[in-house]
Amino acid sequence: MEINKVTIHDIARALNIDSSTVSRALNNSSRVTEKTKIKIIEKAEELGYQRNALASNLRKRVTNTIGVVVPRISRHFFASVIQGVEETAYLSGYNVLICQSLEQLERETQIAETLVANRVDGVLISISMETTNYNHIHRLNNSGIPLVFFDRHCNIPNTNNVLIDDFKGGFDATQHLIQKGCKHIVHFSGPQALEIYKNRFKGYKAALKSNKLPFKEDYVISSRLMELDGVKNAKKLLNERMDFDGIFSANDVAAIGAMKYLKEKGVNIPKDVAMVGFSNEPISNVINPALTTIDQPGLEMGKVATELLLKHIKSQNKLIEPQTIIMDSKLIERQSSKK
Amino acid sequence: MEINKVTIHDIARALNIDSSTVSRALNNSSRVTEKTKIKIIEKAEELGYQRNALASNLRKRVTNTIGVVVPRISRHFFASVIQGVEETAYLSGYNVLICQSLEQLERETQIAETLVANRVDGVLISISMETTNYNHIHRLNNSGIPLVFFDRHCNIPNTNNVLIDDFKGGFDATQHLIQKGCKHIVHFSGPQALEIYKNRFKGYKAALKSNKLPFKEDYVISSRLMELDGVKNAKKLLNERMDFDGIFSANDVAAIGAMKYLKEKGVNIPKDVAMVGFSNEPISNVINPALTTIDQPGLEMGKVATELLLKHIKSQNKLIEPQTIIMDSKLIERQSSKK
DNA sequence: CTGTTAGCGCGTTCAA
DNA sequence: TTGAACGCGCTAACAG
Repeated sequence: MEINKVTIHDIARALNIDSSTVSRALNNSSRVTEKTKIKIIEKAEELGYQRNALASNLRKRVTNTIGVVVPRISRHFFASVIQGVEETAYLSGYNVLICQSLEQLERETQIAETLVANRVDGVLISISMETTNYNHIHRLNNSGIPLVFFDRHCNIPNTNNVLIDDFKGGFDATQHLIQKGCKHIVHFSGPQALEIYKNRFKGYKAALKSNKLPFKEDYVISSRLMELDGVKNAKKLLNERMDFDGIFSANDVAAIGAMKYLKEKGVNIPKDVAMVGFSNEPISNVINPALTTIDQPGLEMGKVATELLLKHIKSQNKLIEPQTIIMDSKLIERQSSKK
Repeated sequence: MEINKVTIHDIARALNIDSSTVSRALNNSSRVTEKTKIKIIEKAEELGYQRNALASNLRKRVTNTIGVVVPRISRHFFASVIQGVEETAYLSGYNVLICQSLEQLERETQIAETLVANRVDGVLISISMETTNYNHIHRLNNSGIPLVFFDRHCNIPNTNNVLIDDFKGGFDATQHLIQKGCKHIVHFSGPQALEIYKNRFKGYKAALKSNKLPFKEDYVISSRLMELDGVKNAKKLLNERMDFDGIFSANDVAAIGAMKYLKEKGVNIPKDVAMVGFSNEPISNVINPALTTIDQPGLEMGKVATELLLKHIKSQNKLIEPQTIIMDSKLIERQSSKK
């Protein structure tokens, strides 16, 4: 019940050898006899030795840890990404430090600082909605820690990014609605500071244009895209008796809020209104099994981003060109199982 | 773009003072003139100094970090707990290390080892469904790191626990169904290695008994309570044409799976079947807004567990009696908003 | 108020 | 193959 203070020196002393030999043995160095190695390992177990990663990492100047920063871990998309990150990292013997910014710049800045202070070997990040100031990102970069953005990236040159084609997604979503016969499509848009929402918006406009439909400023409702924003948006649409027959939501959560409200008010989706949402929170499929979504492959994205990051970490010295990987995201039209 | 190697010694040299003074200044010690303090902080900024937490923690023998181990971060209940943990920890200046066992004993063991190696100051844990072997828990205990179980605890004496009254929950749930007129209540049960499922099961049996309803072994379906298990369970009920009019599911996710399947097959809840699920994944409320649940206050639980843990951490030396805190969980009967 | 000295626990030279 | 000595970057004890 006493705090463990067993060090390699204690093991060394008990065996009448030097601590450096113990260190080598515990790291399975080939420069130690198999016999003494066994002896050391047994004694370590006996004394209840637990290596001190702090000391080890300090000395090695490497932590074998990568940090991943997401807005919220409870969001299905980000949880899938983390899953992919952990799987890939694990295969390469890396630990993962999970951090959530809760969409707050202040927390994100704080997190960045902590990650640097703890000398993580690399960072994966999807920036918060509040992130318009990039100071903390630059500090991260200047600290020499490899950095990869995924999904939500910064508009900074020479960065590594793993993204989906948001313009295409926005275009496809809108095109889909138009093909379903919609002529008055509302767009739930997000903070324009984020590239992803900007590009989804651009895709929306481009699809309207290519179909010779008019673009109307007041058909775009901007918000932080939380579930309550979706509710508010839908309420606004009904209250102001807007003439709309389709909705393209820039994310799933806002779409969920809107669906709940519309359902409550007796508006059917997709019959009265067609709807497309980005990403694929499983809940959306439940509220309306026929909801069409632009699927973001979170698991894959996590894996790809981690691979890219590890590549940079492992070739620390040689300069590797930063790159942007665009992943495939496809429109999925689910069939309701009810007939 | 070069790796940051600025240390307090560099700052000291640039200012022709000693590194210990720099250390004191950066830690805002009162034993440094305000003037030199400012000078030092400015120089630190100028050189782009980033403190090395590894070295600091090694020296101080404290990391100001607590680890929290959950089965899955994507589960709403655990995400709320983590939220509560972070809020409370943050107020006391502690960092939080989030780890997920994915319900695997092997991963849980690995995580425990990593936490010890990284010398976290304390650990909060909700054990996995596979955890029947407690070796890693004992190692954690022996390392002298304060430990608090929440929700899913171990059957080990002298431990700290923050739980809800599972027996009462199971009892209330069953009682509720009986009051609704159910006479043939099925129970979706979980691994009996976990105390929580054992106790919910006991509550179920006790409620039947106190209402003089017969307990039938084959009305208990045991599984790992994943969503697919719920689907399977529901399928089994229908296929075997079991005579049931109520379901008490030991968790929400299995209830969700069952609800989806039953809905698809045209069985209505709560008219054809009444149902109660533990915990409150928001999705369950969407599939069936009238679903009754035993609400587990995740946020509160996270806060309380963290407070208990911090109390132990802060009074490291004096022995504090281990304690078990039972939190209130109440049955919530939601009203469908549709009339 | 500041400097000196001595480790925290580990890994890595360099000799032997 | 092993040992001796040093230092990773920082903090804490003790002087002054």
